[in-house]
Amino acid sequence: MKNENKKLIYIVDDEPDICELLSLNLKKANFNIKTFYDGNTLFENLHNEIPELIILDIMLPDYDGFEICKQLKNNSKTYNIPIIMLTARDTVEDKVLGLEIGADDYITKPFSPKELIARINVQLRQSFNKSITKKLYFADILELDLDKYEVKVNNKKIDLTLTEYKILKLLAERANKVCSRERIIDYISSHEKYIYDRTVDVHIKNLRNKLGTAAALIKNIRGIGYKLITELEYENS
Amino acid sequence: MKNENKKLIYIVDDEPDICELLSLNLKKANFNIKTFYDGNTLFENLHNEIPELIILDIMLPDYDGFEICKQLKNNSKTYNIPIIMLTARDTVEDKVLGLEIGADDYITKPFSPKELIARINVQLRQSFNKSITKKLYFADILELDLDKYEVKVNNKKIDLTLTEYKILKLLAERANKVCSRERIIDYISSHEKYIYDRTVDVHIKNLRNKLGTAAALIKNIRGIGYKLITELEYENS
DNA sequence: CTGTTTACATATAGAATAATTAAAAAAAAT
DNA sequence: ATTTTTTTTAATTATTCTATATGTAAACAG
Repeated sequence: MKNENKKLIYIVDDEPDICELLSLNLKKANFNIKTFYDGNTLFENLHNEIPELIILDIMLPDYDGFEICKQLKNNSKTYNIPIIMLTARDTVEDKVLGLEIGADDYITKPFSPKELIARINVQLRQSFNKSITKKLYFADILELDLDKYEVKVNNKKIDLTLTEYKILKLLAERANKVCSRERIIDYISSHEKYIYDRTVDVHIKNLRNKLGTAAALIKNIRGIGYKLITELEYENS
Repeated sequence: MKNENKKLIYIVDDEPDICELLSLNLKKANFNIKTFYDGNTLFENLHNEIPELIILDIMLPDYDGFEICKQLKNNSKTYNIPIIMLTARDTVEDKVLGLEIGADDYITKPFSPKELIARINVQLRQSFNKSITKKLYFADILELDLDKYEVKVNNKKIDLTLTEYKILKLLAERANKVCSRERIIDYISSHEKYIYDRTVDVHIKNLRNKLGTAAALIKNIRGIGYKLITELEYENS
């Protein structure tokens, strides 16, 4: 039996019975399962392997499930993993807390395995759309590697300062959408420090200089801000 | 006052009481709400405006909620809109069906408004990355993309100045309703700065020039102001 | 049909915004 | 502590947009 196509799901729960039950059902539904009885072993494993989804209980011997969830969602390596909280704690407050903290779904015990599987599939369907790739391309000439903090223009690496890189990244992640100068300032500087509007203009100018051919990808939207376009446009006179 | 930042949510339910209750709660949570009592009016509106999320009941006078969901998820204009099914049908079979058909969440009545809001926020959080774009459509020829500050006529991008864009946006958001020149001036200028009435006329004229085929969508209402219509009318003499 | 009102069109001054340059201030590296 | 790099501000230039004036056409009322 190959697990090649089987999607890997982590189950974190300290009750062996539940793990057993879940594991059985999910394996039947053609998933590849690993179970963990506490938070520490989960974190250890995450170093080597990233699952496609995590099913998380709240009451664990070492950590609090909410805490784990928060940590996973605050880490760039793991924040993309959908988390389904599966727990006996069924008050509205707990649900709201879990969902606000970053959980993608919250199911209370006792649960229907069929519904759980359906909800797992919803998450997997959605994360299919999320950019799994950490590389962004623009008009075949600009390439951003978010893992390596690397920018290439026509396959040639260019050096950017941190702020320049941040601005480019912000624009790149909202490709084609306009970012106000205000928003850009918010993003590049640790708040609580007033920075002048025109500063952004200067950064943009420097960025454009370094981008060379790709400079035209950064468009100014008069009165609003800037945007990075994905395709070069041709002027029609 | 402005709904600029308020996210637009559609509620589709044939029970006025539920609509009322939902509407109240969601407005309090700072959302912008529109309610629909059947599928047809929903589809009509989707033609002109794309909300950020839809809350959908199953039992409706004309269509079946499952059917609506399926259609929305199969249409390129709407498949990105998160759908939360909110219904009294609480069997596992119904839930599984709804989720498999493409719903992003499934909540059963009676529900906790707080949990609903938390789940709405989960969806909006996720769609932040998705390429959801607030778009408005008019008569199949005019398209407004609010995030990109982009206007297309017959799928061709046209460049507008900020004021022109603002006017068009204002008219678009109040489609088919007349906007007085006064109101338009209010909207385009930072208040407390008197601007002459005729100025609006000039902007409208420039706007029409740029809109080409779509120019006819901007109607003047003598003595009152202007409006943007959603369907082209044919003159009868 | 005529006069009056309102909308539409054109041209233009100057207001507003962006790009560029240079230089001061802050941060990082040596 | 000094040098280098980066970030921010300030000042200048270039560009685009806005608002008004003015003139023409269309709609309306009597």
